[in-house]
Parts: sequence; C-alpha cells; structure tokens
Amino acid sequence: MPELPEVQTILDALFPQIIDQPIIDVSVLWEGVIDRPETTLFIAWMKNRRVVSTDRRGKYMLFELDDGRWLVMHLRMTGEMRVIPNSDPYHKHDRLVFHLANGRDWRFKDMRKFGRAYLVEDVQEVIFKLGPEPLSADFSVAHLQKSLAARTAPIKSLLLDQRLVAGIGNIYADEALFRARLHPLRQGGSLSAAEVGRLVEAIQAVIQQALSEMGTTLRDYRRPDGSTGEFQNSLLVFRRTGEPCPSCGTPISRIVVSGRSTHFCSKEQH
DNA sequence: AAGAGACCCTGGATGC
DNA sequence: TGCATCCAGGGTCTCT
Repeated sequence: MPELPEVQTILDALFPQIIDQPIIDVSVLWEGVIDRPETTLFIAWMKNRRVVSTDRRGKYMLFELDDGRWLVMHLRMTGEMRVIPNSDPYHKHDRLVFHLANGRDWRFKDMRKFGRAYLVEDVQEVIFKLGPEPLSADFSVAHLQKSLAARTAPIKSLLLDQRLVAGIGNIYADEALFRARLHPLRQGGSLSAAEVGRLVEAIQAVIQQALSEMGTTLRDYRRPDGSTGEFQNSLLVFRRTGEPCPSCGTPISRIVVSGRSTHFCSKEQH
C-alpha cells in the first residue's frame, strides 16, 4: 500500500528515467485507469508531450508537462511504476503505458485496478481537499490541535482522513500512534496539547525514517527497479498481532477501526 | 456537518 | 483436491 514514503521513493527513482523524454505514444490497456479527460482526449493530449518536472502531494504523483498541463497519478493499493525496454512483453496487470522516444516504456501496472490517471490544467482540480504535508511547517501542533477540536471520531480514523494531514495510510497511522503512546480509539478532540505535540513529532519521525528506508514492502510495493523497501523491518506494531510489544512485551492487539485493521499495545497506549 | 458503511477490485489465504 | 468465502485498504459516494 503506497503511502507518502513509498510514493516519494517511486517518484525519485522515476524522475531521471522520464524527465524531458518525449512521449511518442500512449497505450491504454484498461480504460478505467483514465479518470479524466475521456480516453481519446487523454491520449491526444499526452502524445508528443514530455515531463518537465515532478512533484508529490500526499499520495498523489504530479508530472508537469511541457504544455503546462499536469498528469496526476494515484497508485491506490497495488499500483506500480516501471521504465523498461519497449520490447518486454506486457504484464497481465499493466494498465497504462507511455512509450518514450528513447525506446523505453513507462508502464503503470495495477493488479486491483484502483489506481487512476488525471490530465488537468490545474492540479487543484484533483488535490484541492488535501491537508498539509506532514513534513512541512504548515503541519504544526497548532494546526493539528485546531483540526482535532471537538472531533469525536477515533484518532486512528482521523489520521487516515487526507483533509487533516496528507499522505498517511494504515501502516504509518498505527506506527505513529504507537510512538506517541496514544490509543487508536481516543476521540480526536480529547487529546491534550502535550499529546497532540507527541503525535506531530511521532508522525514526522516515522515518515522521515520510512523515507530514508525507501518505504515498506509487505506484498505488492516495489521500487521502480523492482527492489523492495526496508521499513518493514522497522515496524513496531503494524501486522504484529500477538507478538510482544517492543517496549513492554505485552502481546500486540488488533482491532478494526473505520474498517481498517489497527494494531496497538493495550498497555503502552492510552 | 460529521461519522459510519458500502463500493470498487484481484488474488492469496483459509475453510470445508 | 477443488471450490467457495474471506480479507487486504485508499478514496469516493451515500445515508443518517
């Protein structure tokens, strides 16, 4: 499941392979991958363009084209990006291919078909709801405290809401809550200023570390060169149900919050 | 308005 | 062994 660190890692590896390379043709292998505009227009607008810069907001990848439009892509659950020779046979799950002028293909593969591509004049059309980047100055204790005020939903659910803070998914929400020693079912508005401070620090620390370890590979996530991330070796609670808490030895608990599996230490997190 | 739940998808794991 | 069912979860939509 690509979250902020995985998306950034993929984008960084992709950048030197696609930058300034003319896209001479586009193959849409599954039409549902195109969100907007309609497929024929999408292909026409992408053809003969090149990516002049890349950026990331939350879990969205942003590719600026030489005509000023933006290609926005979201990998959702199982999306993968590779740049490989165009002679390689397509994989069963390849959904979208940009054929580059240098004889290589920039391919988007996505087993579960949740990933989407958007081609827009202004990225705000797609990402206007996103909250601040967790590593930016905008994501302050004051900001989070204000966002959580009077909220009754579990803090775990609120961390997954991209309008509060962008880029956190199920893995890093659980890991951050453990590091902050906060129970996932705590109502958002019940957190004290000190607790919000711990949470901001924990989120930033876990995202920083996951970035430096190139993300977390549990099953599907791969870097564009096919290699895995490393942060799965640093997980303290996620998918460690029944294993001893690294801090106190209590078996890690698993509950379901907002339909998402949630892992925590019932003794350490309050 | 906020919160809960359905839905979209596939394939690996599990159960009988 | 083979088939059916469950589960994974990001984002959007609907309903209350």
